[in-house]
Amino acid sequence: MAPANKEQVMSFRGRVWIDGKEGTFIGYGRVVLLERILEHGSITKAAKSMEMSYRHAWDLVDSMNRQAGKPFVELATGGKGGGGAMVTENGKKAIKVFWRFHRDLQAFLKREEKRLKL
Amino acid sequence: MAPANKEQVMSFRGRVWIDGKEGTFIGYGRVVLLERILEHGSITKAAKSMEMSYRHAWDLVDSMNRQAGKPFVELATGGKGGGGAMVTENGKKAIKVFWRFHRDLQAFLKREEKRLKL
DNA sequence: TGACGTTATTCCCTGTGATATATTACGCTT
DNA sequence: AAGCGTAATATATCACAGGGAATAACGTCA
Repeated sequence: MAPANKEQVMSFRGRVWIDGKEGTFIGYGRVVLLERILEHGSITKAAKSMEMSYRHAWDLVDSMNRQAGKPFVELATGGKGGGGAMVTENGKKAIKVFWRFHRDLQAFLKREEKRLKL
Repeated sequence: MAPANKEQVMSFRGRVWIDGKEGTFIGYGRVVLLERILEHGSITKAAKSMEMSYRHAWDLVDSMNRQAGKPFVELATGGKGGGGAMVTENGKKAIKVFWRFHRDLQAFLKREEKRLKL
């Protein structure tokens, strides 16, 4: 019979993000939003696809664009289809860097859980 | 002349905590609270010392005690001085484990910032 | 038995962050 | 010139976490 390992229902959790001049610059939600914009071509559709209000989505995009040296998203108002949103090369790079950061964190958490485990 | 390294005002940030059966179990605020209780011997004084409401502090202590196998804090109502709060050995261990976890995260963040830096 | 200081618990109230709603601006297309 | 779908912006509404106040319960000590 196994020694009934106490109650190991504990899990080591964590979050990471990148701060800029105005506070949060790149985080989980923002990167998912960027990917949805990449997929749908508009803030409106991207926001709907992840059950986020348009206003919130627009604020996030605006915040990123203001803090980035070169914008992550190019916005077009009016025109064919009423306008739209396009993720720039710079934005795509940010997505890659963040996911790498995020993946590294998951590995870190696994290691810590093994090492400490209370 | 140095090559004017764009605007490197970005910093890699993160938070860690430990989840239990009911959600958050141990986190930064909770550990600081434990230390203050250790120092002052009562929830009331500990809460005041960190500008936290008694109610909130009590909730946190209760949450930790319910989720821990053996309580982190022993509470006494009535008696000499009206009662008080004592951090148990188990609680002290939790403090140590969390600070280790937290310090490791800081090191992790430094490494990542060097490696990725966007 | 009364006083004391703390834990324990309830109720109300407010600030605030988010959502929802509405309106305007925009520029291509027909 | 009208229509379309989007961006951009302002206003109103809602939800809820958190604080504050108030009260009861508790057990030792004088």
